[in-house]
Amino acid sequence: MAKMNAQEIAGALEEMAEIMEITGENPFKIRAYHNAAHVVDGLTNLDHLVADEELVKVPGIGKALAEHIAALYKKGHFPEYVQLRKSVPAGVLDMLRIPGVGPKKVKVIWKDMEITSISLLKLACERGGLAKIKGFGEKTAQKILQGIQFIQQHQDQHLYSDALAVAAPILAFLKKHPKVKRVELGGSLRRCKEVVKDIDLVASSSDAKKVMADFVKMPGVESVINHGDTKSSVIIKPGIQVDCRVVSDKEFPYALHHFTGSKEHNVALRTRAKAAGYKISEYGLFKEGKGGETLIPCKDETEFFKKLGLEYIPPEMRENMGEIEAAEKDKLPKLIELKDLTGFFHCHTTASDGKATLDEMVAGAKARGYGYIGISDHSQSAVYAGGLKPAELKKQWAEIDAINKKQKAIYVFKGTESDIHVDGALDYPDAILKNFDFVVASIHGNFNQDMKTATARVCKAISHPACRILGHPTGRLLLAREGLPLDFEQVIDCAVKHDVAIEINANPHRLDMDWRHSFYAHKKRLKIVISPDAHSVAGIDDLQYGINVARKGWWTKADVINTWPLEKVKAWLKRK
DNA sequence: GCCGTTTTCGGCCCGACTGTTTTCAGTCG
Repeated sequence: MAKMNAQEIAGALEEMAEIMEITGENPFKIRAYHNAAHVVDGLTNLDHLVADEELVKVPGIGKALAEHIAALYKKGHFPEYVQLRKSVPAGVLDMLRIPGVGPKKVKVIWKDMEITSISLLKLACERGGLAKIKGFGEKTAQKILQGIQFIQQHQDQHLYSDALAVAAPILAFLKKHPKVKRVELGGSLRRCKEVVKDIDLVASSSDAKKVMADFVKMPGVESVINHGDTKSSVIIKPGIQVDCRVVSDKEFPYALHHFTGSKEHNVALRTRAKAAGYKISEYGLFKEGKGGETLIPCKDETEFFKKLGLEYIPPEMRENMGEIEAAEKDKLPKLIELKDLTGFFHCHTTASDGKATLDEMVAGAKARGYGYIGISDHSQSAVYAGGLKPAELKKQWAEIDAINKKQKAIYVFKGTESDIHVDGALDYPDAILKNFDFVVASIHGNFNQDMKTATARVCKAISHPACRILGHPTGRLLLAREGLPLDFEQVIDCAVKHDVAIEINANPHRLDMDWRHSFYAHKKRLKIVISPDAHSVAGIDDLQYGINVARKGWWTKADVINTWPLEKVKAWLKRK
C-alpha cells in the first residue's frame, strides 16, 4: 500500500472502527476511531502535523492514534490495520451499508451462517434460511432484501441541490398541513453540506399521529421504511430517504437543534452543558437539581443558545469546528449573505459553451440587481468548450465596449477562463493576456498528477502577473470526479503572496474551493470571489449555493471581493 | 481509544422505532 492523504486515512480509520464493531471491541475505543476519522477528514494541514509530530495536539487524537495516522500517511499501513483487515472478509464489511443491518447482525450472519457477501446474503433471505436463525425472523429477512435492493439501485449520496429540490415540495406539504404548527428542514441539508445522505424534517403538532399518517401517504412516496406515532422514514422518488420527526410545539426548538446536528456539534454542546449541570435532549434543556430536572423554556433556537450562554450559531457552522468556543466569547463572524454580492466574475456566453448570449447574460445580471458582470468564456485550447481564438476575443471586446458605452446601470468586465496547461502555463500569449480586465485560471484536464506536481502547476499559474482569480482549484465534480490533489496551504500561501483571489465556484456539482480549507485561508487573510460559473441566465442563481458553502467556511462580507463596490473592484483588478 | 477547573482512573450524549421477544437488543440519527 502506498502513502495516504487525509481522506484516505479517514477512510482507513473508519474501516477499522467498523471492523472492531463487528468483532466486538470496547465501544469507547470504537468511538475514538470514528471520531478520529471525522477529525482527520477535516484536517487540511496534515503534512505539517505529521512532519512536526504535532498530531497529538489535535483534539480527539492521542498518542496511539497519532502514531497510526503518521504510519498511514507515510506508508499506508501499520500492523494492527493489516491484522484487522485480515480478520474480516471485505464482503462482510459491505453488509454494514445495508439499511437496518448493523454490526451485531453482521456478526451473526457471518459467524453463524458463514455468509461472506451481500449476494450470498440475498440468496439466504430469498430461500428463507435467514428467518430461521435465532433473533432473526421473516420481517427482518424482507427488510434486508429491501435494503439490498435500495443500495443496489441508488447511490446513497445526493448533491445538495438535488436533495433541496426533492425537499421543497415536502416542506410545502407539511407547512400547509392543518395539524402542523411549525416545520423546518433539519440535518445536513439545513447545514448546507455539499452532499447529503437523506432529508430530515422536524415539525411540531398537537396531533403527531395524524401528521405521520399523512406524511407516509403523501405524493411521491415510493416506500415506507418506518412509520411510528412521532417519527417516520420514507423513500421519495428518485430514491432519497426522507425522515420526519414530530414533537409538541413546546419541544420544537430543542428538537430542531437536535435534528440539525451535526452529531459532533451536538455531542460537544451536550458535554459542555453537562459539565455546567444541564442536560440536553431533543425534548428540552434541563437544569439538573436535587429535586430532579427542571425544563428551561425556550421559544426558539436563539433563546436555546442564549440560555446556554452562547450566541446564536447559524446551522451552516454547526460542524464542531470551533463554533461553540467562538459563540462563548461572542466572537462568531457575521456570515456573508447573497444580498451582500455586488456583482460576479466567472460566467460564459454562446461565444464558447454558454447557452445565453452576451446581451442575455448582462440583462440577467442587471435584472438581479448586480452592478457588474465579468464575462469569462473559455480560452483557445478548450476546443471541447468552443474556446475563443484571438480574433473572436477582439469581436467580444468590441461588443462589451459598446454595451458599456450605451448604458451605465451595469458594468461589463472583459475576462477569460484560461485553461491551466499541464505545466502551469496560461492559454494565451502575454501580449493578449494583459488586455483582459481579469483572468480566471482554471484546471480542466490532466487530473492524474501527484500532489507535488499538481501544486507546482497551480502555483505557477497563480504567479502569472495576469492571473487575478484561481477558478475551481481542484476541478472536482462532486460524486463523480476526485479532482486534482493539491497542497492547499501552499496554494493559499501562493495566492496571498501574489494577491490572487481563490474562487468558490457556486456550481452545485463543484463547490470548489472546498469550505474546509477556509480556516487556514482566514489565518492567511486570503481574498476570495464567489462565482456562478453560469452557462445560462438561470445559472446565475447558483450563486446561492456558493454563498451556502462560503457560510460553512465562516466567510464574511469583507473577505469576498465581489461584495465590494464597483470602483474598488476595478482598482483591485488593476492591482492598484 | 481519548481526556481532565474536584480526575492520570474511570468516565465517555440521548431517545424512538422495529422485530422478536415476554422484557429487550439492535439500529439509527
